[in-house]
Amino acid sequence: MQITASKNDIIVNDITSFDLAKTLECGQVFRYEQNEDRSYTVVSSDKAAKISQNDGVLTFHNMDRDCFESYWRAYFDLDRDYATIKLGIAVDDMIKTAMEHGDGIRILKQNTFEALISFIISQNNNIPRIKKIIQAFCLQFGKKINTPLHDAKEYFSFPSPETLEGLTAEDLAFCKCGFRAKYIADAVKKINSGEVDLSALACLSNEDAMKILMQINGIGPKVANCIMLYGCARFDAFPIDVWIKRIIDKYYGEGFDPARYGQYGGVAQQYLFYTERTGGFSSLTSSQ
DNA sequence: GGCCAGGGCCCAC
DNA sequence: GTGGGCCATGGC
Repeated sequence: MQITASKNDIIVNDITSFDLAKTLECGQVFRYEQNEDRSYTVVSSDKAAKISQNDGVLTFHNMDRDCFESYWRAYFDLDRDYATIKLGIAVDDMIKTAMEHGDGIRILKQNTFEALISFIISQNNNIPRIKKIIQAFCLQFGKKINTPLHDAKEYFSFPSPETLEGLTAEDLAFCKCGFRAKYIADAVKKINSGEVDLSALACLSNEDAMKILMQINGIGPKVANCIMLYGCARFDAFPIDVWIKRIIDKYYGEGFDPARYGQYGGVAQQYLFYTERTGGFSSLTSSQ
């Protein structure tokens, strides 16, 4: 990987196992949109970036080096060696198919609170609607981002827990998040009171961190694992949603244990999820 | 128009 | 501890 600054852009050359479109559209993040020129605008925390990938070259448009180094480089997990990860998780034919199909997916390093609220909203919901709800939520409670994107659009930060102090379920009626409104209110309340301390998760075992997260009403095992994987960079977290359940039922059967993939089970999970959702396993069942 | 969605809560049993 | 109904809403 080679990183250079050119005019107002940051250019990343010679990067392997990186696919911008798959990484953004594989269901781990909800604040992005594709532009007419095929580039993507990504909003995360209180930052916005316009990014494109052509012929393997990754370009962060109108971005200075400091911004790239202090946020986006880690956000896109650019310094991790996914080739080595893939060697480690390639324990069966299913995951090998998924690795090939999902090649280029990176696990994004998202803000913990943003991931927490986002995945509460995700429950029993579909991705287009999750995106709409989060967008409305940020428009209402976030701050306008001072971006150098020059595209005339406005972008809003993800609000902090402090900003949301006192939030009630009724306050959320505008964003049509339905029964999840009370869950969001409970999360804000418990985080602001210190009952749930997100900054303490890092020094806890997976089991203990899960227990803390699941003290929030509306966070069960699946959402907690998503928060750990996407919001805490814990790569062994293995969220099991309806799609992963489907894979287990169809191909693995009883006795499936995510530990089979080792410390990067979360990456394996993302390859499997993406491949099932996009029909990448269809060749395995077409003969049945 | 009915099924489904990156689930979890609550209550029987 | 586990299985099923229920929860709001809208994408497809």
